[in-house]
Amino acid sequence: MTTDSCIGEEFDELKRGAWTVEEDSLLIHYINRHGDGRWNTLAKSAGLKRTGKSCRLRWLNYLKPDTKRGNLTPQEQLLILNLHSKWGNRWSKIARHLPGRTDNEIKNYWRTRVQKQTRHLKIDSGSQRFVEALQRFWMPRLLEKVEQSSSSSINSTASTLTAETSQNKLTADHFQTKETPCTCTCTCTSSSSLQPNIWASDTCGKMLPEMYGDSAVCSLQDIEFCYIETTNELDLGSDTLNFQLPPDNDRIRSDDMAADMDYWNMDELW
DNA sequence: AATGGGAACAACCGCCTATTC
DNA sequence: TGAATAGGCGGTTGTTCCCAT
Repeated sequence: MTTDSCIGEEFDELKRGAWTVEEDSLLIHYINRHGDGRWNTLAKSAGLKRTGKSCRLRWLNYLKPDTKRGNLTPQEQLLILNLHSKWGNRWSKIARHLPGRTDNEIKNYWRTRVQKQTRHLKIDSGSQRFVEALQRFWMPRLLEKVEQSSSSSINSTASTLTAETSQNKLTADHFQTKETPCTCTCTCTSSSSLQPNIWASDTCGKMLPEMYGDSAVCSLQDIEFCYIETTNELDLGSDTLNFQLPPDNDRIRSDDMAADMDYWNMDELW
């Protein structure tokens, strides 16, 4: 197949390697005028001596306006671990649930950060032991960071969690249910005319598309914790997120979560 | 100050599927 | 219907930067 492996003399003219500012500018301006897609044609029309594939990758991974730069937040890391435990190396699928993040970025994170730790601990990243380490130690530790970074006041034993949102996120504490599935209710009251979107996931990486919208009820199975974040900024003073957990007597606490923490010595790793 | 090693990330490659003609 | 092409995906490689020695 010669999809984008251009043949003949054109091949010699194709540029590879790092993109220059001028090339970026050409690509951005062309897409702003004509839109993306038809990448091979686009590359030629824009005057870029690159393959269509290269242009597409550059645009999606780096130049696209809503692309987030910088370190992954603890929330994002947590979600990646969740989703990877469910879907494996389905990077693009995982990336679709992290707005602004690319599959490439997530893949790099996994390889450099997560797999580094599996090497350090001398465990196979595909092993049950690794999955257990993720779910029992790394995720709770990340969750702690999430909670520390949020000024929301969470009472994990309350059946209703309410946060005056100084940030646009609300995190419920660890809990496990005696009965599955259980029902959580999430509502968001926004003073702005623009209603926020809400999403949530459980530790198994189950995403809840039915949670999109300003109010939703969802059924979850095997919950250890639930995480809710609005995808747009709320009014810091007046907006409210409410997260209704299952009744307290339907939940069990996972207090023995960190029994073996010393063994893993996670502080050295994250 | 030089340099070697490792981490992080950008970019490429090859394969596969979807779409178009 | 089948060939050609385009696009998407996961794996891999190359480059740059930082830090320890």
